[in-house]
Amino acid sequence: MTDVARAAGVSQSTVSRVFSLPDTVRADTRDRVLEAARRLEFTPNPAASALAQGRTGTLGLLVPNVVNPYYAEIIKVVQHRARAKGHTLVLADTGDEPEDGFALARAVGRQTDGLLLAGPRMTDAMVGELARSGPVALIGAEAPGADSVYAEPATGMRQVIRHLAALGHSRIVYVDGTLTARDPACRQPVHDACAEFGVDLVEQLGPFDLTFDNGVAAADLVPTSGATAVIAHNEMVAHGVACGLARQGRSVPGDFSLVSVDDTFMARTIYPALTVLHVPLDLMGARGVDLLLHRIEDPDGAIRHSPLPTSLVVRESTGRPGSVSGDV
Amino acid sequence: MTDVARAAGVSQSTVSRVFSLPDTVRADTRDRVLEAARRLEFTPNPAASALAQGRTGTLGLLVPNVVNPYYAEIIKVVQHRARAKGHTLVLADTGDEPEDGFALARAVGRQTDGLLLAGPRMTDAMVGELARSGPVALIGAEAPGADSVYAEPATGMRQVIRHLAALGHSRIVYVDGTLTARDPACRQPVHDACAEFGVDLVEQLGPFDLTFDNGVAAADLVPTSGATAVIAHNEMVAHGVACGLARQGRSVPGDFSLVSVDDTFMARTIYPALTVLHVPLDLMGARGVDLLLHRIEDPDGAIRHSPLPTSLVVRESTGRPGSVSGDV
DNA sequence: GACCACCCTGCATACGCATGCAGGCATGCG
DNA sequence: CGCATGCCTGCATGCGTATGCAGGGTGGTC
Repeated sequence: MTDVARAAGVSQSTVSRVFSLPDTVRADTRDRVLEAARRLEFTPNPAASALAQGRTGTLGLLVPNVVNPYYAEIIKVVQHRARAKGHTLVLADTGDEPEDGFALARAVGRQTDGLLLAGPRMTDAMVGELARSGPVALIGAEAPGADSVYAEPATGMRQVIRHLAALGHSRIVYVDGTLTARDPACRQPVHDACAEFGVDLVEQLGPFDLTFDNGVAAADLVPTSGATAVIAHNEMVAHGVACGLARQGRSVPGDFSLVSVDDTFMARTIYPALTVLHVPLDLMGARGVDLLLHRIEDPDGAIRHSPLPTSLVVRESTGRPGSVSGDV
Repeated sequence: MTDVARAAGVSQSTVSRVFSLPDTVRADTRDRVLEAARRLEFTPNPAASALAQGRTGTLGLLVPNVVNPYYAEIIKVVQHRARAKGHTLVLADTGDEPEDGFALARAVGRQTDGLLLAGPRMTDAMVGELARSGPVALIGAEAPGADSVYAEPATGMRQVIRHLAALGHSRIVYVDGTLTARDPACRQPVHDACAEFGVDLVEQLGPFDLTFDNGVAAADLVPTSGATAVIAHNEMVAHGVACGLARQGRSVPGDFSLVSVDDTFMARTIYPALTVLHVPLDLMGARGVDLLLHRIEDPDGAIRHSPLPTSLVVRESTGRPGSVSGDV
């Protein structure tokens, strides 16, 4: 930078200003500096800038599993939004262990301006602890101590149940896991809606995660449940259920209707395309970034929670109940 | 750090050494410093460290599309490997535009110790340019100017063809796109193997990318081709082909056999599970990181190319050819 | 008992940029 | 024409660590 200054016949501080506060430098001076910089192939050193400013221009994103399309789509949106706002993204895959996630979060938080936690497997206490030591925003989860954006499930789930009820389904299996406990409860709304529309609910909950294999396992129990429709809490399980049913020789939506939640690309890479409760992942990601940047600007502002509306997208996996034998 | 030094009764430089070169400090001194650091909740400032060392402890990873499971799996492995080696991962999603990717690469390269390019859509010249301005390693691609790790396709593709030929298929459709041109050519080996085993080859190549939708489109052309088996160059297209065929009322592997390449989790989240040419993505990712770290250590070392063996994994999507009408 | 070698620690400075402050200049107003 | 008001720019210093160098101390050796 000193070299550029010399080449342009100005001081180092002017060069610095050209790059960080262009408006404070007269146009012709600026051009002269930029020209010199171009000639010398100079680019500001981010590390030095970070040290001097106390800001890295970097955001951290923690996800439990990069490969899960739900998180993959969030990563994609977050990355683009962050970059659009002039920030770089540091990514970390935490796995399912709360302790690991917490430790990683501390480490990543240290070298970024703020932390985005997508579907964290942590306790409220851990999240609070992190939020106290730096800007934090939650995506697809909620906790008292930090900003958050997540899907508001009640209305959407009611739509799902109504859709199924209208098709003539009177008994439904609902597959959910407990590892998503931080996600605002979907279950109560499901209960309520079932009561409202006179639908019997069979819950298939477990301490399991919402994986493909658990979906296959769940599918094995469906035929004996007497239900004619299945709601899976994300596309991984939904695919598992679909494969499980196919393997049994059952057809969707002929024998069973299937509804998923999230609406990642996987909802359409299967035949029949899945009817889903669409969750606006793009908005969630973008909103998460905005919340975090806002918190970075104003560390002491009031905490904001941002529930986003979901919507029912009817595709091919739901239809009128067929003649299910309900084999023992 | 100065505070910690005072609290521990040592100098700032000793504290620095405790964190960066622990072995050069006597054990009891070290303990005293660590204790003081713990008490004051001190953690070294990465930005300052980066400035002083000229190293950020950060690697950049560029992928064309985060959501594609192929890249998602690479991201996951790379992230873990990098972290295991004491580095943090900066992620960037480039999209398909070479220019964008190049610009992003320059930007990310500036703030990291090295760059990992997974399936880059850039020209050799661009890659060379990047490699000249900093450590670079390619994953799943090859270019003269940079270290690289990629799948060696010839042997594997031959196995695939042999497998299909052995099942009795004598005419095969091969779906590939040109956007993966940087991937070491698979086509010649396919041609050769087909010749070797007396199989007719119908190529369905295009300037298109290997997306789900293009797979569906390809499926429409399959029945009229007279072929009884399809090879799709990745799981996205394979899913598209599978869905397209299902939509036509054709069954896999009853009417058509289907083989995919890569073996991401998607190969098994479909029924029937896909027979695939397995590409060791985990090894590729880890190797990529190792190559890059090596290059960072030794910027002038000889360039290394690392082809990895692939292997045929037979699942459910291939079988003996059925009675295909070949409807006009 | 003297000397040498080595280990550990402190001192001083560099890393590259940002920014508060003050001074120089031009413009506008009275 | 003199002075006030801004606009630009340069000066000096700070950001938090790392590290070459030198000095003090220790143990070992002859």
